Amino acid sequence: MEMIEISKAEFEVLEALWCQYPATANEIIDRLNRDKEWHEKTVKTLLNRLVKKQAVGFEKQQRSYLYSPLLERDTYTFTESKHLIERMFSGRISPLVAGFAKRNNLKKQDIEELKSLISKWENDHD
Amino acid sequence: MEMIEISKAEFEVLEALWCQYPATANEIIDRLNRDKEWHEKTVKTLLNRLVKKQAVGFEKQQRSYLYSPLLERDTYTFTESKHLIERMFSGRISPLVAGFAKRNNLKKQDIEELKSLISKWENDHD
DNA sequence: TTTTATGAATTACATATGTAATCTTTAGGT
DNA sequence: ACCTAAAGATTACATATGTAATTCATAAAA
Repeated sequence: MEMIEISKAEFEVLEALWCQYPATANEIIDRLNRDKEWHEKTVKTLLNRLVKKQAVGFEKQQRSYLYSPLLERDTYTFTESKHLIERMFSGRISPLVAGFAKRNNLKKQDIEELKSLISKWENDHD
Repeated sequence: MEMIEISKAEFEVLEALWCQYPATANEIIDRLNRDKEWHEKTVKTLLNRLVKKQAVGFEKQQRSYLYSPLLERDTYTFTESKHLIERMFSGRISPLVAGFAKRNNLKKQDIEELKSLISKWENDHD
């Protein structure tokens, strides 16, 4: 329950790090610049803030550092989703899915995956 | 696709308004103070910001105003959920549900609701 | 060894956000 | 008609965030 607050921009940096780590600042910058156009300095700032927030750690490697995430992507995305669902749907997940269904935002594949999740859940719960 | 950015605090004010409108500032303040403890001035500021962002409108009523939301709750929560799901799950909804399942955050009722949504979807799609 | 270039640390600065206090206007009370 | 209290408008101020530029330290080049 560390409840680290991570901004949108910081999250993107974390994504680049989760994708493969440990990684140097430059590697992270390169990964990010494949999609977006962020100034090197900007990324460094975000990395620093993530370190301050204890979302990222590093170990010295000669002149540069090797950064690693201190929280798992899975853990973080779950926590964030849960908060959003608590704030907007009283913690219930189906209203969210219902919104997607209502607006035709579900594809066949989504339905199949959900069905599979449900079977698995039912199997696990006796 | 107006893409109005609404902060967490602003969202709570909107909630109080969605719950019943049109409403005066005082009514909104009273509703909010049933749960939390926000200063009257704070709520007024948030209301003002929502008006500036065109998320809330009002019509003069003697000295005080009658406020009304300019966007539907349903629309807003869908947009927000969609953005989160795009950012963290590449737009796919099942990884989110999977996270809930994995961490034992689904109750029987959730499963039932999901199953019902799925049947409905399948019915609607030929 | 002196210079330089590069990585990290610090500082910058505008806008957003949380949280109010103060100012202005005017409906209501006396 | 005048004063006051309450509603909205404006201003305030600290922290967060997006987006960098500047400074400092030092390994690498000359």
